[in-house]
Amino acid sequence: MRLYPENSNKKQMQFTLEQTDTLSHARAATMTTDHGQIQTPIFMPVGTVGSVKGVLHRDLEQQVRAQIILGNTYHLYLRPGLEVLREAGGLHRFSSWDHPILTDSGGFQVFSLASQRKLTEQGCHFSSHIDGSKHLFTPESVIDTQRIIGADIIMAFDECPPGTASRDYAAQSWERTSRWLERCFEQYSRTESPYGHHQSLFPIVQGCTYADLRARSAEFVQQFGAQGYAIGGLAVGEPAPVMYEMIEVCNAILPKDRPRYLMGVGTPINILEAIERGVDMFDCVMPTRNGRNGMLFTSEGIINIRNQKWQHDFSPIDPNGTAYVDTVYSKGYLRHLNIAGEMLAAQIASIHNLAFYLWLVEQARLHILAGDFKSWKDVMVEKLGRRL
RNA sequence: GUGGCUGUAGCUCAGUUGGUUAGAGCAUCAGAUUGUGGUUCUGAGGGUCGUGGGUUCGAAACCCAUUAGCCACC
Repeated sequence: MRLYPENSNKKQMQFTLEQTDTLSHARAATMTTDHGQIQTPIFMPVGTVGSVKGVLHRDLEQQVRAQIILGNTYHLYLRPGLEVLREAGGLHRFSSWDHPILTDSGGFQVFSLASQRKLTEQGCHFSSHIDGSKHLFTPESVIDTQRIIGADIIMAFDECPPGTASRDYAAQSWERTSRWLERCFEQYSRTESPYGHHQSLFPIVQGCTYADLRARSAEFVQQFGAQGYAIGGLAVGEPAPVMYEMIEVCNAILPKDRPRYLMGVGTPINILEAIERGVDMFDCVMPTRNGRNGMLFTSEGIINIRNQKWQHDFSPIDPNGTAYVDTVYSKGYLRHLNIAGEMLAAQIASIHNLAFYLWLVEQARLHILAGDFKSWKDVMVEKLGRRL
């Protein structure tokens, strides 16, 4: 095992397992960062540019009860830029969010957003989606950028191939991502946070839908003795059962005493299925982006609030919901706001959906601790996919 | 009152010298969305072409009348 002494001397993120389910691989744990604790399994709201769209921090804390949020290196690097972030004292201070933050490395965005990208061994050249300006991301530059942003958990720079990638492409891509990972850890060991708090670098398991590549990747990433591990490149076009199988392959190999983060996933059902298979952390744009477009997730199923059938329904948005928006506002009113294009519709739906996602993972945690996760999960999966 | 212009989907408008089942954008109604470009896709419904007559094998288009709106002049 390769060691990185500069970092092992520092205070590291703690991960304390509290309970492992007897009938599945589900676990409950507590992570401790310099910006506070995170109780897992956890869902992390996505705040790409340093803001969870439409949700005030006050509501994020009190209504959604978010414990950690995401930022995105690609977006923050382009806007407001590193100079402003450094001058502000990092993203925590800049955005007045004094709880944990995780930043994605920008690997995914370089492929999903930027144009004219050119992959080389060195890194990725791309044009900004904002003004077309040309930039280069390398494993080293992405670590440096995440140092300046200052998130508690930072991610390795990887390539995320599509779910339909051929085996040859997947293997070639994974090999380059692995070489990039070594450079990420080297740069990580040479640098430290400018703001004094600890930052943990998570490597990302890749390998598309090929079990042997996934297994090799999961073995490979462990040499860095990281404080947590991510599973990337899933929910990118492959069928859900394939995704579940890949999670099983990865989690059979990844260390049990470290958090496992399934990137970009997913639907409420995806999340429960992944928790059952031993995943601890999730992020997804679905509750916020789909919420802005009228999709509401509830414990009884899914609502498309734009549907005409809600026009004259003045019952609460979600009588079982945990946020004040759930009972203060009616379905008919929220439909009206959404159809009218009012920003309040996006705010209400985002708060509702995020509060629901956080409620869901908290319930999962409580049932893991109580020892009846499996039976609870089976009942929930039955309900969560229904269309109301 | 006279002359001119314009009436085509809920709205704004295309529509070739007359030629199959009259189109688009927006809106409406549905569906999709998985490490966020406050999006973006996909599909559906919706028109007696202002009204009435005429010419023609065939009219949204040409002719006549009529009606509504706008403009100009008395």
